[in-house]
Amino acid sequence: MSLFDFDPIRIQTQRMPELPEVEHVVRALQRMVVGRRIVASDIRLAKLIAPSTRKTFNRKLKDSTIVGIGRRGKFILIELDGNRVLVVHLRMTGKFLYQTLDDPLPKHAHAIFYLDNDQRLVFRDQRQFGVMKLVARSRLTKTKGIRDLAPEPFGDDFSLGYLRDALSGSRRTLKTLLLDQNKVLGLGNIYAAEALFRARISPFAIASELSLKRTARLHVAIRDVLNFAVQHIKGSISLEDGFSYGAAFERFWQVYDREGEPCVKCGARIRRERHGGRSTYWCPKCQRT
DNA sequence: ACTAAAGCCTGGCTGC
DNA sequence: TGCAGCCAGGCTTTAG
Repeated sequence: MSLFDFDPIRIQTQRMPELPEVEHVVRALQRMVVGRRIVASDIRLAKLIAPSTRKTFNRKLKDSTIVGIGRRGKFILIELDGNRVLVVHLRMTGKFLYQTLDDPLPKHAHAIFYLDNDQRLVFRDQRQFGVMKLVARSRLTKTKGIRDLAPEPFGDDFSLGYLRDALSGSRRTLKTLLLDQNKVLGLGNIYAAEALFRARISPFAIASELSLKRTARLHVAIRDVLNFAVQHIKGSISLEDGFSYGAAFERFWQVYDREGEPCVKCGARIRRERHGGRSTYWCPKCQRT
């Protein structure tokens, strides 16, 4: 059993996908659809592929072969023949399902890719935030949204020196900065909170004021929290639900969604404060500015 | 140039 | 039981 064995019927996430979740979907797609040909597609939600049109999109995808699956940050890259890439962002609630033609279509099925093995890949997205775009491979690094992304967190380019430079000159809080994919790649609201907790740094600390020592701690924490999540996602797969993150996964969160609960390290009550429309969780005792 | 906040969305949950 | 209203948050756009 490899780390990413899963029920082949469904490829979806329950939680908002951050980099570890996207990585999991990518590995699943690699096993399911690479080598398959798209015999037809049915884009049902126009804005999913805007500013392209459904007619154009379906025409371009018809008879395309999927030659590989990649990832850049939280973007899924479905590589097609003809040196083209179907770039997909799941945003909040985007999910892929791999099913037979007899399976019932789920709610919010906004794009359906019929494959040459009588299976179909369904993109569903309850909140309709997800987006898809077809680009030439040579233009991928110039594509808006991808062009300015920070280096991959597990790569050599995401060094301590890089992080130090990324933080310098910014008066934003660390929490805000960690969510900026052009500064630090891969974290969302959950893992940003978890990384700061591991590094014992307040989410309200000002980026440019962080000491080198604490920057180093943050650097390690970011990688640790992402790596930990990747390692533990498998254990959270529920067979009856196919592929979702339930209580077993949430249990690993140390501060996120734990307002009022005792800190796992010091017992102080975890606090929550909303800012910029989203919740920040932290331990007021362990995490200092 | 930089930063903060609004907007996009729908379904689950809470409280009346 | 119904229903209003809050809440979830990745990213883009707008405003300051």
